[in-house]
Amino acid sequence: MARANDEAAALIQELADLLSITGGDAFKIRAYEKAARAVAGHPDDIAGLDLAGLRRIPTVGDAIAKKLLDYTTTGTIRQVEELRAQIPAGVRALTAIPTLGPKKALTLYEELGVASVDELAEAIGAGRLRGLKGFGAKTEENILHGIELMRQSGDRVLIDVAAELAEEIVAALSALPGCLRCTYAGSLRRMRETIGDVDILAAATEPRPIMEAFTALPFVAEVIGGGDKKTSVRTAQGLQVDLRVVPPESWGAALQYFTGSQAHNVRTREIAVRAGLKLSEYGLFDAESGELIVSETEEEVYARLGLPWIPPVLRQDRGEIEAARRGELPRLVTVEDLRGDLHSHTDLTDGIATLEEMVAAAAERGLSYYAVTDHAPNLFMQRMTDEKMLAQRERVRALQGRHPGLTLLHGTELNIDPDGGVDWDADFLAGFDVCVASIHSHFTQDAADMTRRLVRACENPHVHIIGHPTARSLGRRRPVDADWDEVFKAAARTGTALEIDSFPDRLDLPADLVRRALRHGVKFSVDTDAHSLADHRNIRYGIGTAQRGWLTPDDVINTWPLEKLRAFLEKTP
DNA sequence: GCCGTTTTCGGCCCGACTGTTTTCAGTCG
Repeated sequence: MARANDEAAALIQELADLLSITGGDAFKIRAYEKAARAVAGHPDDIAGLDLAGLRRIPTVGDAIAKKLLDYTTTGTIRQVEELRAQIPAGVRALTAIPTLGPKKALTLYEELGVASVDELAEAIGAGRLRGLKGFGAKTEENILHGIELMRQSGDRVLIDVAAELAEEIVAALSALPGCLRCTYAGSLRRMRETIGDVDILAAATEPRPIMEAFTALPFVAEVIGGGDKKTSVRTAQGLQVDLRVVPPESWGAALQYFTGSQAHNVRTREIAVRAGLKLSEYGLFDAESGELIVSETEEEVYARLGLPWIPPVLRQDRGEIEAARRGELPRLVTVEDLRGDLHSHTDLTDGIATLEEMVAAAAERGLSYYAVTDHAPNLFMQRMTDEKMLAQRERVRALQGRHPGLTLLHGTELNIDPDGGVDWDADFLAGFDVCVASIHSHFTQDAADMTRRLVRACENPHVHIIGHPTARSLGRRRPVDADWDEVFKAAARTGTALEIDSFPDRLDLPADLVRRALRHGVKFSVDTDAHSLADHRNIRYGIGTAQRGWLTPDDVINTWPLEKLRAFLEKTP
């Protein structure tokens, strides 16, 4: 169930967008944008807050609090309705076209009556933009190109696609003689779950050769633009890659700047201004004299702003600045903290590697325990039977000790049926070391039914972990609808862990829900759900999601020593 | 519209690049 917060945040953001089209005060627009983020990230459901409660949300003042109350009582915000009457939704949609912002969108609407992307394409075809002030031939061409791109490609890619491309580019540029440092920054360094464009940062005294080598890389399909400091290209599959080359002495400030997020950078620059400083990608300067203070490392930049270094995964302006000030940044869980993996498959069901191969891959990862959790019989296409499962258990027991230091656990991935039941009876379930239970069907139940279903699964004493809890598939299937706070309460109460599935198209539980669940005292299991040997490498994306949810090692049960984990799996409240 | 260890008023992050300009507005990140 979408929280009132999310819909209210969307309305406030829409208000900001519409005001930017009608030419509203830029600072007012920014205030709305900030408030929208704050509302989305606020732990309490705003549906239950009165005016004073709303007023306590940071960056929400009297005016926005009243608008939020307007929303929670009437379901909408009057000012948004008024602006919608003035500016058709299609005009706002125009600003999604690259190179076309609010000002041009308004001109097109007012001068030509263009109120949708289709109408704009038509108007260009009919030559109606000729002579329009500010719209030359090149602008026309850019808009057509932008519309084309928007139509043919969903604009964001999964994190593994972006990561692999970025690593290839970094390797290629790092090999150049004049390239002193090179890394990726932007949303990829922050480990966002999908990536809109890839940001590469390089340090060199002579930028030209780096830029030229970059545009000559084999996967570059189009050079979008380029100067001495910045070059942008598009890959054959439509992904934009920006390269910034900075002097080596600016490395730290540049890395901080290009990592973002933009909202986080706004905060750090505000802190700088208040301290009589100026922060840019070239360094932290004295505002008066213009004298450079620090720029070589991110740590120095943060330190001079009175902050500890903030991990990129937290840089979202979701409270990390305040936590840093108080010295309360979490010690984030890392891949190295993991002692085990509690969700994996073999070729007994839909995995493509044998039990022995998967176990060897686990040993290679340096794990001290590893659970094999093939699918249970109610996922009928997997043709699981009691006999096959018990025979696998024997094979697992026989493999025990094959890899010194690695303990094997025999488990299963159960199917949560529409009523919250699972595949086997209590006696059979008791034979497993660990049971993951997941939703694999009936994704469209309403929120009340889905909530009951998940709560009942948590209450099953033999269910230890809820696998990929929202069952979303990025770009393909929406998350199931549930009252997540109720589910989190049940998970915490019953000692049921929630999984963070590391598959790049799942990353489920998503980071924002992880953070909400954490507040309820939920424990998590960060797993690969590996179906092949290569899938073991996905663990870093699951860990990235856990980090974006502010998890520490203590919050993640598969960082625990085996004995402590076994006690948790007893599920005795 | 928000906010306060200079402020209840006057500030509010900064720079690169493009295209259409002849000095700058718009867009992007």
